[in-house]
Amino acid sequence: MDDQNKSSYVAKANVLKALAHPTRLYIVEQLAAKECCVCEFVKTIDADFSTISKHLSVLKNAGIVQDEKRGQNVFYSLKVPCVLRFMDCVDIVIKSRIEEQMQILNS
Amino acid sequence: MDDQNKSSYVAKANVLKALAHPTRLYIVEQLAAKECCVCEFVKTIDADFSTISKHLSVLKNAGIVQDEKRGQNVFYSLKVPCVLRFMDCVDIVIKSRIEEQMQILNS
DNA sequence: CTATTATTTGGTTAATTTGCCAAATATCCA
DNA sequence: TGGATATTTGGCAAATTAACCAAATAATAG
Repeated sequence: MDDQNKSSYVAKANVLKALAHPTRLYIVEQLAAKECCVCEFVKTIDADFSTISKHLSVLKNAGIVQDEKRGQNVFYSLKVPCVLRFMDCVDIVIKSRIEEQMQILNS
Repeated sequence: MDDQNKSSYVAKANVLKALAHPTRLYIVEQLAAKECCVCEFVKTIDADFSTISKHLSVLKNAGIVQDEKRGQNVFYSLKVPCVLRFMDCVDIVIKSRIEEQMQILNS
């Protein structure tokens, strides 16, 4: 594998890494429905507001969300909606794992 | 967010975390084409074979790949092909990021 | 202008992940 | 059996990530 190839895998992994956190997944799912301001996440997520802000900035740096300041608030929205397709597949992975465990129990 | 919801996000994040590594992405892409034995990855990936084995076990524990021992070799194959759909979207994210940078340069 | 609210940034510590080495296991061949 | 090859496992050090607190910044209201 040459260097160019390698750095392309690093770039791809970084996008996935940005999504690979429970809080950030929650944020993305909320944004799938509608744009939200940080203040809304501060209400619904049980973590320090600085922590939430940092999660948002991880998603922004990865290019997954975008932000816009309006008045005192910063609104985030989904920039690349295709990330939602991930979720379906993740569900399939988890479901297949559960089915497997059921089979083990029943055998 | 209740506990059940929270642990569902943790489970989903774990699947994504398993994919969120350059070497593991490479492995998954190779497996998309055909099953491979560990020995093949040992040849093409520049890392200790124990490291490669551990990456494979991360993917296996996440339920993304499955393994089968045949003779001296262990063959891995993709268990949940839908993960390949991730790649397309990851490419879109990266492409959109690059286009944005171009716009900044041209403005 | 000052106080208040919303958000980001810097810094520190704790937890997690990664990668290598060495050792253990398993299979095959002579 | 004994040695070679393939793979996994355990353990440790280095690197990365996450969470919190405190402080900085920005916008608005009084």
